[in-house]
Amino acid sequence: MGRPKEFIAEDALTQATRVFWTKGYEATTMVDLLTATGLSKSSLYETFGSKRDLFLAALSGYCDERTQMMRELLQSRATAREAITAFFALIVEQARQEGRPFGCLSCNEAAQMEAHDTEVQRVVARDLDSMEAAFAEVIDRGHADGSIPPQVDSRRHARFLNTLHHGLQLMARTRSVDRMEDTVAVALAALDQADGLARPASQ
Amino acid sequence: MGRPKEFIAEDALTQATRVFWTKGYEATTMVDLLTATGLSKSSLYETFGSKRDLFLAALSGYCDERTQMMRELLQSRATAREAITAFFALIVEQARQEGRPFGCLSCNEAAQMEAHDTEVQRVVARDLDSMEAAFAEVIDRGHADGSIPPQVDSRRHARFLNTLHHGLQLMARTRSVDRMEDTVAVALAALDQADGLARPASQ
DNA sequence: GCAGTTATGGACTGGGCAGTCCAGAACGAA
DNA sequence: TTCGTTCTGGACTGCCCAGTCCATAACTGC
Repeated sequence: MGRPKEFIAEDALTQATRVFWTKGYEATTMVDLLTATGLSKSSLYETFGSKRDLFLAALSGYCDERTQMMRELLQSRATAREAITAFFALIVEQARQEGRPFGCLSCNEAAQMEAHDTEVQRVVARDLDSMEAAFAEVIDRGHADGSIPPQVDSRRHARFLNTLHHGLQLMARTRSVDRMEDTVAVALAALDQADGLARPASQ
Repeated sequence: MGRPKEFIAEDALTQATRVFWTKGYEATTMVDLLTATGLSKSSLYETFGSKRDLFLAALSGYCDERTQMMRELLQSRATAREAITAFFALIVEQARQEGRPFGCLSCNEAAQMEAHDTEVQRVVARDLDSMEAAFAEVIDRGHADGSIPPQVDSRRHARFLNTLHHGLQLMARTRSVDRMEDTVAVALAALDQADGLARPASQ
């Protein structure tokens, strides 16, 4: 069966993901990726195709993992309200971790992806959709378990929380953990307000 | 006095800013900048120094202009509450405009700036600070004119609105204007809630 | 119209980039 | 041990990039 591989593709992908996450797609060079993964050029090209293919694989994998983690976390608490609190606490907590790249790969790339790059846009859009859906589901659960007032519209608030999450990840990128904390405190309070939909908002 | 310049530096900077805004620093080439500004290579290097210097000038100029526009807008309405509404309506409106680059240059660069790039970080941090200050001031004005409940803490809510703004600009980048609208509606409602600070939030 | 000064166009350079390719290494099978 | 297969290291390529440089153009003052 020929010479066996000297690396595990999955591990290499994880390392490559960290590089893209830290530096962004454009600023990342193949040398960066070779160093981080420890692969030889041939192995990397043989396994992943090209820098761009590798990036798309990294981005997709990152999004899938994050979505799954998020769904699990959101279902792991007694009430939906607690689950949402826990989720945002985790986001803040992650921003504090030393070894972890700052911000969120998907959010970062959303900010720098080219207008005509439909492939990256599709992955990012999918990520946006699935996070919004996860937020909407947990809010609905909150309606059922009584932890979130019924007047809180699930779609609207899901979009709100989603946008807020992206803002938080940008703040994480700038290392503004204090700002993140204050933001989360205010945002969570909005979930407990009953009259959020009653007033004729500005649209 | 020698041969006169055939261009206006200010205009060239405006054009260059649009390119960086659209493509991001890394993805922008000198050819892009030469084409957009119409300058010759010598003139561009003579006037702005280097690609990086030009970028820093573009970013600073963008931030200054945006901050000034924001302050003027926030002071142009009868009440602070109306001013904040108008500001976010403008952000959504801008996201709709066809000819305008998507999102916000400062927000985009915040997402892709390198960890060791202290110069860009400083400009972005300054922008973050001045926007937060502007939000805090308008909230204080709202306390005075009665349009914002006194329980709404100005610093906390300023940070909240600032983070939200960054999230909105990311959504603009992904062309999700619907999401922006829903987000703004929810966020503005939070400003009218009196008990936002009374509850022991998650921190 | 001449001298001095400044701006311009474009050829040029060196470096770094993504990606290719092949000789040989490292196995499994018989 | 030998053969077939698969993987690996690294030399190599060609391209595009930011930045330099200089001959010449375009002007002002005298």
